[in-house]
Amino acid sequence: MSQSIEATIVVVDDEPSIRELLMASLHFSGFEVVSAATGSEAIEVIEKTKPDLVVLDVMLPDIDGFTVTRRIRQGGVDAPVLFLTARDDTQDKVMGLTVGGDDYVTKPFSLEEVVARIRAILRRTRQEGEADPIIKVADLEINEDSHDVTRAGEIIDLSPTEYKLLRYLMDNEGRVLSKAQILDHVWQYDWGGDAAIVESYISYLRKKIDGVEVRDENGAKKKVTPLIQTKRGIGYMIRAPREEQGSTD
Amino acid sequence: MSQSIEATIVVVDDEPSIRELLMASLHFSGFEVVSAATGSEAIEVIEKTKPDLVVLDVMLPDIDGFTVTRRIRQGGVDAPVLFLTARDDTQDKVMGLTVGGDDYVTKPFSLEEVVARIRAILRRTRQEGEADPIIKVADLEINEDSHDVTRAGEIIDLSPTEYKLLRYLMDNEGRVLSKAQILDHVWQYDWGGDAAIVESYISYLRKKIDGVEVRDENGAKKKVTPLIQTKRGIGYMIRAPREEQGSTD
DNA sequence: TCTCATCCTGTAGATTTCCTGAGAAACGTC
DNA sequence: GACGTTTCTCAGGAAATCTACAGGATGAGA
Repeated sequence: MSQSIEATIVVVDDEPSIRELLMASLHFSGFEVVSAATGSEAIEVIEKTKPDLVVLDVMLPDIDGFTVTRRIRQGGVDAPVLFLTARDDTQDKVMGLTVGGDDYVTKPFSLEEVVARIRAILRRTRQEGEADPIIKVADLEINEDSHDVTRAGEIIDLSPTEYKLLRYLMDNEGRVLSKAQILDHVWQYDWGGDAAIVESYISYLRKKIDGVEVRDENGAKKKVTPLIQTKRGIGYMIRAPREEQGSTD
Repeated sequence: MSQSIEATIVVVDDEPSIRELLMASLHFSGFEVVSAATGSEAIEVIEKTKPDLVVLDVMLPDIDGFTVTRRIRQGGVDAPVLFLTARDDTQDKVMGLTVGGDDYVTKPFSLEEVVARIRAILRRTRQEGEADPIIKVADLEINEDSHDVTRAGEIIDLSPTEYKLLRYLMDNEGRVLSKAQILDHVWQYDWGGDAAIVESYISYLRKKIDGVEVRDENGAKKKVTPLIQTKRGIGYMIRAPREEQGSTD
């Protein structure tokens, strides 16, 4: 969200709700988005649009996603593809998807997941110098390539959901996010449970992120300053602590 | 209210009282407002008007709000939507409502809430540039993104209602607001209590906003100048103090 | 100055929201 | 198949917030 990436993406899915969900989310994340509902339409649109990336459902009513990929590659388009697959698709089919810059996510996905994968692919594809996989808030860092998380230098181990939640918060540093927003972005789109789960995961994150102890100059143990804040009745926010202005200005 | 945003909004709700409440309030807030009472009428009006934003009740007599959204998006309108939902279907259907610049408020809402959400959406949607989340009166500032409130640099912690009240006052800087007006805007439209509660909250705000102490050049503690004024028999107003010439206090 | 309406603010109880630990279920790994 | 991890639910308790109410303070007008 923070940095505008300026890339064109073609979204291919026959289910209107999923297509629109992806379009809205990607558009809002700063991408140029075009869509297609069938395989043949996809080929046409992709060859015309020459996108930087294609989000492609493998299960399409007419031509399956792999064939679509083959066709567009023959047509001279070598944009990377992010496949959308059903969870029960056999492993062998999914095998080989991760070669050549392509990747996949399983349905039902979370928007966080999709956007993160897209960013990762583009980062890899675009080579260039400015591909920085590190997101930073104060002394908290996450590396999008290695999925490493460190606080004040200490390595922190997070579960997948904890990681996604943290990344979403950090992507929106200094902005209060409601529990509904967090649910919509971090959890799978078919999630039917209660927003209370967000509270639990915030609690887990706090224990791991804000519960870190470091040693100061004297060797005494000291808790780090909390970064995750609760805005009661509104939501949660992550932010670097304000500069202490002890100066009498 | 202060800054004229000049945007066109379509309001869709089948209940005439709510529709008119919203229309009046939004019109007064400086928006161009058109309305519709049913889903089909909404689609027609929206495609003709091409508004900057749509306020849409999800529960409509003919076509539900989600379908309306899909239809207008297919029709080439990609205006963001502020959904109005009943409090009890927040769990099932709310999923994805906060995606892609969209948002929602639950009925019964307060007008403050609706206007604030609309501003937030427009701020985010209208791309970069002059998106300023800060509202300022003298040395009092509120940040709409982080919900931070500062007076003379000091961070102030406000409850949700206090925050809404302050925002309403600041949005109407230099204008006296009656207790009835405040009640109508800051509290939910079905509020049945006494207007005396406004006095209580004004009192809370004063303690927090106008009770701040700062240190002057000599290091002596000094109260800030009060910003919240009572107009006896009329209402309340917030305003930057006039240029002091020969302060006798 | 007196009176009355209006406003201010403290107290207290009810309500809402949040935090966190414990446990069940699902999942992946060896 | 056994184990550890992860995800999710639930519920108790703590804390913040909301609201009503009432006595005191203040201001306007007679």
